[in-house]
Amino acid sequence: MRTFTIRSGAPVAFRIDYEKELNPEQLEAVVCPDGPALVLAGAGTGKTRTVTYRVARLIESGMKPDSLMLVTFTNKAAREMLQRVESVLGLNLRGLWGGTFHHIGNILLRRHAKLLGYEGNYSILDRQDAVDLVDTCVGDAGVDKERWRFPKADIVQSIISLTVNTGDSISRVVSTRMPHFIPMTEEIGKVAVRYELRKQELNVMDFDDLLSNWLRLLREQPAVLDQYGGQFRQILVDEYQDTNFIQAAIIDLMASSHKNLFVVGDDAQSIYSFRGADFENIISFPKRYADARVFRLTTNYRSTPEILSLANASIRRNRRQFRKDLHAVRPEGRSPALLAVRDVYQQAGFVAQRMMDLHDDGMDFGKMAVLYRSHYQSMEIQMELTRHGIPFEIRSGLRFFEQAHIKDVTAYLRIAVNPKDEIAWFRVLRLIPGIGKVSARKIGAALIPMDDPLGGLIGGAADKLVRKASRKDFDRMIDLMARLRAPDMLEKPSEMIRIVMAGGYEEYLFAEYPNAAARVEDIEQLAEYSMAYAGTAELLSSLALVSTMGDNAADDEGENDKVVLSSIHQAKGLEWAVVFLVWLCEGRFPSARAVSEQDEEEERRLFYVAATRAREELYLLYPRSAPGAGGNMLLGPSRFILELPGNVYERCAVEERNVY
DNA sequence: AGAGTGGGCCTTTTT
DNA sequence: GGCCCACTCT
Repeated sequence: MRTFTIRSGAPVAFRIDYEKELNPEQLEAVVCPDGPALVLAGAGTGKTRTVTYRVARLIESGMKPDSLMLVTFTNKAAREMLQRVESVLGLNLRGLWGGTFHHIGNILLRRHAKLLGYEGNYSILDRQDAVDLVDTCVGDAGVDKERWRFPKADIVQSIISLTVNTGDSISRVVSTRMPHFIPMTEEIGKVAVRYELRKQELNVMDFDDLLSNWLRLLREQPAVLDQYGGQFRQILVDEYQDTNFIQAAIIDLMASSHKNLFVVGDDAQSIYSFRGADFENIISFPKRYADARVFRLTTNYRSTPEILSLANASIRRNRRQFRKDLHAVRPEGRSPALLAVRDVYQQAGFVAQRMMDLHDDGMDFGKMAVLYRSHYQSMEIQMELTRHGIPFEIRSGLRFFEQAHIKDVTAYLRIAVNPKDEIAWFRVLRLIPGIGKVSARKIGAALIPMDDPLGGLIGGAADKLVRKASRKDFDRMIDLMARLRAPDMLEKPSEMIRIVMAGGYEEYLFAEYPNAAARVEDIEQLAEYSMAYAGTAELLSSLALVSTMGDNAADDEGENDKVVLSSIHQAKGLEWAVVFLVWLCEGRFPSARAVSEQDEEEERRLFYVAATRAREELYLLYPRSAPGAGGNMLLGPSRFILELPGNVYERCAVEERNVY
């Protein structure tokens, strides 16, 4: 007799009324059965809502939170989704793993570092640290820099990084992305090998290692794969269009035993190919998972029909995409306004003036944003807003944790946690007057191979490498390091920061920088922030993987009524009532570097992302001239404007009245 | 030789 | 503002 199995157990009582709270498209995806599922969610169609309710549904169906893994693009996105499930839907999610690929990889690798030849206290290198280490590897590898014009360290680093993220060989990355370095492929390979070796010796991982070592762990350690395959019975991935080769491989492996994989994304919003993202991942998902269910969300709740038709008209010109037409449900509004302005100053003037008018009409500044392709394009706007006293917040440019003084202070902490972290040593040593590149390198080379570099330093192992003039400051640094080594100190990161400041760093700041007071304040903020951490190692990981303090602290979105200035990349997933899109000039957007058709399509997707951030009003501005190399340059409107049908925007004029 | 200073140059996007 | 290079000082 044939036997059929059915699921048994008590019928599940759902507290949430899914039919009522979701539209039919969303509902279908949220309640879909186990197995691979792909949700193609256009901009503003309730993607976050869908993932959030999917999590809720799984929990309500009896899954334990710790058997779910939720991968998102930023840590903030994960936190917001989980908070919504917890507070709005009243479910407890303790134990659920949510965060970025890098974040989750880091948690896993801390546990299993030994299996890969690392110690669990490894340091995480940010981009700049990685470039510095590559630079020393270029030196060590004995590359004949005279013979060719060898690429700069940051280029070499990006080649190595792309190799990891795309799974391609160095020669393939070089020949497809930067063909002018083809003759140096072999040398670059040598540097890459050396770089790998050094990272292992110094017990440090760069961002890419958090992914590649994770993948290695799963591939080389079947027991580990079994363990996590068994634990995470449901895997959800947000922004799947921005995953790269290695991330997709990780996910495929993590889900290999059960295939309960729920991925959400929008191919039209894939904007990270420069760091290896490949939207083939999303396009080919149905091929890789033949039994995948595919859902489409096409009802846009965010924007007026006018804004949406402009966005649709633009993205329609891309060849490589899943065709979909978003339809609006909001009532009609105003046409997007297209404005040619004289120059960047008039552009800034218009933005500021319009903001003040809107504010006078009762709109909060927090509902407005200025978006741009590149950081430098915010300069004049910043000055103009300051002049008019309009409060603003910049979401781009150098991040808090990448500023020199923050990195200096954390370098001391990094040494205390991982005494083999040569990059941190190098940084600390160079703060001493009279010690430059060369001496710092020699001292590092003497200390790092020791079993206990810190003890060695305190014992005087490096003393004879220091000249007399630097003696006093050097001793002071030794004294400081000795104090950081006190028992239990690693459990009190904010105490450590205070010791560093008192140990001479504060003096250094005042001697070195005119704005020392502001920097001291930043560091006090950092000390404050670190109170929340019970361990210095955890603090350092978090600093490396989180972009701003606001990412963790309570300044959450909006209600502090400030205009937001942001790069388009960082604006992804956000929305404002009014959006000003500036610098829409050919050569600037698309960037002059975007030459191939592929580049152009990615830039167009970026334009699409920008336009779809707006709920009610969209302003498209292009200055006709801008300061360039050797005086003012004349600029034409972006091809993304010229190619639009004339009926999706309204051409407006700027009238300037001088007020004396 | 190696450290420090001043001037000219450029600026894509990020975990 | 940051980076590189050339120049000067120790």
